[in-house]
Amino acid sequence: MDRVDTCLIAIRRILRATELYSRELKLAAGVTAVQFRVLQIIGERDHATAKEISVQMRVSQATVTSLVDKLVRQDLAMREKSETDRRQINIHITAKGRETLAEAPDPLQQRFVRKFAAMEDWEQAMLVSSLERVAAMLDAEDLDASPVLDTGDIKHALDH
Amino acid sequence: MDRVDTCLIAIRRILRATELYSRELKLAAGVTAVQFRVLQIIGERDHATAKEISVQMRVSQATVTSLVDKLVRQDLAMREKSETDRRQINIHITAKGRETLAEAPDPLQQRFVRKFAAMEDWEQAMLVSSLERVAAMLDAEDLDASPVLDTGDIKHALDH
DNA sequence: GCATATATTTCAACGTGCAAAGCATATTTT
DNA sequence: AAAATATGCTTTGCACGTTGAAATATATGC
Repeated sequence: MDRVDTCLIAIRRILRATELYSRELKLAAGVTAVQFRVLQIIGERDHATAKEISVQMRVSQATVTSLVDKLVRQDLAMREKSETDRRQINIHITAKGRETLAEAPDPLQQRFVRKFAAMEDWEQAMLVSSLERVAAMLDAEDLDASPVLDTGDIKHALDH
Repeated sequence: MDRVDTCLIAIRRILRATELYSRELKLAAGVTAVQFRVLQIIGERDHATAKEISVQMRVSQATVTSLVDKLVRQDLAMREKSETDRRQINIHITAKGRETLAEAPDPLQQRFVRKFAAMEDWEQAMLVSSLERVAAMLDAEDLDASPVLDTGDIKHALDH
């Protein structure tokens, strides 16, 4: 019983960490974690459509629109009609957006990645299997991934 | 690298599961996960003040007020002025609230608890330490627990 | 040309969360 | 006891993320 408690509390802490990170980020960089995630996506491949973003983040297109609105309003992103398919609108990052991306304070994932990289091989393996186990335990059965906490930036984090 | 990916994806899945659970719950029970958590708290100890709830859930009192408003509006909770300190307002659960509590569809935690209970001892131990490790890795350093996913109902879940 | 697909945005609504201001009541100081 | 201060709660007003439905524009197939 005590163990279950400990597990659930740990999960709470994980959730809590993502929350706190979002606020921290907003203060420091002017964007929330979710907005930052959009910035990352359009930063990785120098243009993306709303649809693509919505698929990758698993939110509706309407959500993406409002998110992008905010980035545009802060001059971190730009919209531009596609030449090839004029229904589409290519969203890309601005110079200021790249700055924000670069100067963002230690994103949650990077924090994780750094510490993970420092672990022993067997420890890493254990962590992986445990996390997967927990995820499987919580998953109703189905539906995979989620919004904010994402994977895209791992390469950067490890690249230097 | 692959391992980091796997970890982050697992964490995403955990987050996602809590999201999905909240929607499922709302459809089935008419309350969201957060509101349900309030219900659990006032159900455990047959009266609580707004302050207590806010401390336990780590949200502001204002938030608690609005949460309780919703429960009261649905006749799941009641407010009553304290006799001893008339600044205080005791919030307690109604019969209907208890029903909701009892009939809530397999809360996330119970799902977890059932499967956890079925695990081998060593597996449980491993899971505990892994989760704690991850939580520690994500924690900036500081601040402990979080709102929604809580612990209070474990006893019930294990009691039968 | 017309019907249907797709891409996006707009709109209205909800739930969560907070800070600040206000109100009522306790407690402490003087 | 009166005044100052602290505490507990609600109200108000705002920000954010999220969505479904309706509206608009454009593509594509026939």
